[in-house]
Amino acid sequence: MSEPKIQDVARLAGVSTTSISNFLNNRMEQMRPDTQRKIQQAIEQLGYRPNNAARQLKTGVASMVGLLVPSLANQFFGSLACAVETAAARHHCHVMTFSTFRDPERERAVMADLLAYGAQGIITGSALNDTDHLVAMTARCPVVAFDIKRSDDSHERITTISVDNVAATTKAVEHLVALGHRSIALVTPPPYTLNRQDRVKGFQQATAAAGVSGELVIADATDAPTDLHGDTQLFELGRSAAARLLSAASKPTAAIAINDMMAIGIGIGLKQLGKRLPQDFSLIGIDDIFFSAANDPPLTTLRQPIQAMADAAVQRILAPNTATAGGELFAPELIVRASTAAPPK
Amino acid sequence: MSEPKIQDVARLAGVSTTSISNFLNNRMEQMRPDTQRKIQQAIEQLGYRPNNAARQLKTGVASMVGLLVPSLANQFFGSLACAVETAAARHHCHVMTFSTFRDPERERAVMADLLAYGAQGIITGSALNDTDHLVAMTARCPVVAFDIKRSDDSHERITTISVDNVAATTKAVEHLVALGHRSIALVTPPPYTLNRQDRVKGFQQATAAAGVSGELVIADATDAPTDLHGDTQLFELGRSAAARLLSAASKPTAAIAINDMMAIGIGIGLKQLGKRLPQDFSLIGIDDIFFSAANDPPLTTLRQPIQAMADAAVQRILAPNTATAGGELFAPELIVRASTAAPPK
DNA sequence: CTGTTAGCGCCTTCAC
DNA sequence: GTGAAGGCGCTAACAG
Repeated sequence: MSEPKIQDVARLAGVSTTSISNFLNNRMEQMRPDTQRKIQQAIEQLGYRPNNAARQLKTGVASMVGLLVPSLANQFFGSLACAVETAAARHHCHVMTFSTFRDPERERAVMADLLAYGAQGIITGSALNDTDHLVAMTARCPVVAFDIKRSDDSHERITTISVDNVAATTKAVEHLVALGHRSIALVTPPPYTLNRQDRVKGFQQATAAAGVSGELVIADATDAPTDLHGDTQLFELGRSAAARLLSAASKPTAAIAINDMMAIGIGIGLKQLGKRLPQDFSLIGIDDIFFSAANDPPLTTLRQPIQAMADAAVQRILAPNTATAGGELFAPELIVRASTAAPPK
Repeated sequence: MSEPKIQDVARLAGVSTTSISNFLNNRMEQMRPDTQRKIQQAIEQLGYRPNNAARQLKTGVASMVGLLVPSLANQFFGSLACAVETAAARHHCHVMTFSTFRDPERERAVMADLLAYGAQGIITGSALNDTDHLVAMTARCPVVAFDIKRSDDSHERITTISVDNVAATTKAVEHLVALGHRSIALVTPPPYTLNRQDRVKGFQQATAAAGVSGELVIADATDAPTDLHGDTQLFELGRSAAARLLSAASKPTAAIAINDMMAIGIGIGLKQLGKRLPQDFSLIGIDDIFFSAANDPPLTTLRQPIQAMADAAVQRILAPNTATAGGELFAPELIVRASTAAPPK
């Protein structure tokens, strides 16, 4: 049951431990081809695996980055985790993902764990509640955020990677206006985070620029049940916001949801109220989560280039010098599907 | 930037490193309250965090289990990862999750990484392609699988935790029969894995027992595009199987899908063919993934008790003596929603 | 109850 | 190219 160690390999191969170490760290110049062969053979025969803990203890670095998400059960963050893992793998680095369940205490504990593991850096997928500890982390290792609270005043120390949220809602409005809509609503929970705030800004600017009505419908979290695991909340919030949407003062014929999860909820709510999509009402989301395409009707949305964003985040941590300075903004891509059409006559 | 170490704490607190170690490992009996207080204070003042690598090197154990899933972008496995993380946290243990993308080479590499990290055990969420290495792992650490290939002949060495698949399809058939259906189909990709095979068995037994027609519709993977990240495959497979379902020899009025992802695809396909659910056709899935409730119509399904299963899996690894011997089967729960109804007259 | 000490497995000089 | 040796931070004897 006990693992073979580097000396065992050295003995079997009939070489020194130094050579094994060199071999393991790809310093091939320093040995003859047949030495390499012998080592390779000995390693395979023994099923040898260098012990990560020992290596880390000696070198002081772990090839690991930490990822914090509200919950992996939330489809968007599952995809994000997957993208981050892929990005890290390109740097031969591993990812340790933690679900925080939006619990400040857990966020804190988890950051401490990451530090104890010697994580090279930490990436947070959504705005954390425990801002203090996040900021404190910046003193220890690079911190990259996909979203942060708008009240967070330590932006400079946290690298922010995100989609261009202003552009997202702008494009959404333009798409809807091109279709002929003259009154559009944006449905969102209270915009506490930078991402949401920017989406609101883009919405307001774009509707004003196009000279169409742009009403904000705030879906308040108080009346929806909290579900920490699945983040069902936004879905339920969307469903319950459907009625408010239809009775809004500006009589909107189309709505932009703050994200796809909410859009899907709105869609269900609208259908329950007898509206057909897109004939009676147009709906557009943001994110392009997997189920947007499987929705009925398939949801028009603005896709976040998650993989590119994950690559950038990982690069910030593992190769900070090759990365662009400051935050980075990625262009959203309009994916036209079947939930948007011309307004009813 | 360099982290404080145990000696620094000892010096500041004016005690020995042993006491610090005892303190860190909750051996409080061995010291006076004021010593504890001093230590606590010193730790906080220094922001001390014990180095995990050193601890692991010394004790030989990492408090970590590995989880292998096809992809975290797949909603079911995201939920599973979340459940496993929660279960492990109860044992103060961390989880390192890897997406294998069903690539045998990656499965192998990832298992090796897990070994190098000193994982206490490994859990695999779905049948792996690289069976040899999985079996080899059993010699090093406990291996728990939620599903394995039916050709895998090393079942004894791998603990299998799963829902009672025979019961799942049996309950599905019973529900449908109670509703009045006399001809039911089971839609599945080729049943290469134990889970699927059992589902087929339950279906055949139950339809036979009820004296109703039970046709198997095999959706072949060849005509659907492969999407490794999102496992869209099953969704697309379901969609394309809808036509075959309607033209099946036994004229089924209801279908059981091998899982919810496929059921959602079948539902879309059916609607595209002009069928209304559940008036014209009843549909039932297995899993109860998040989007089943958000589907239109909300999907009747058999829920897997994922959290309980994850708890059992983790317990197998971290407390094998307290765990039940052999594999464990969990009862699925019928969740009746709106995709099933009496057959059309 | 507290201090001292010897490694855990690996990496890296350094002399050979 | 090789072999020896020191030490990364922590734990667990063992003495006191």
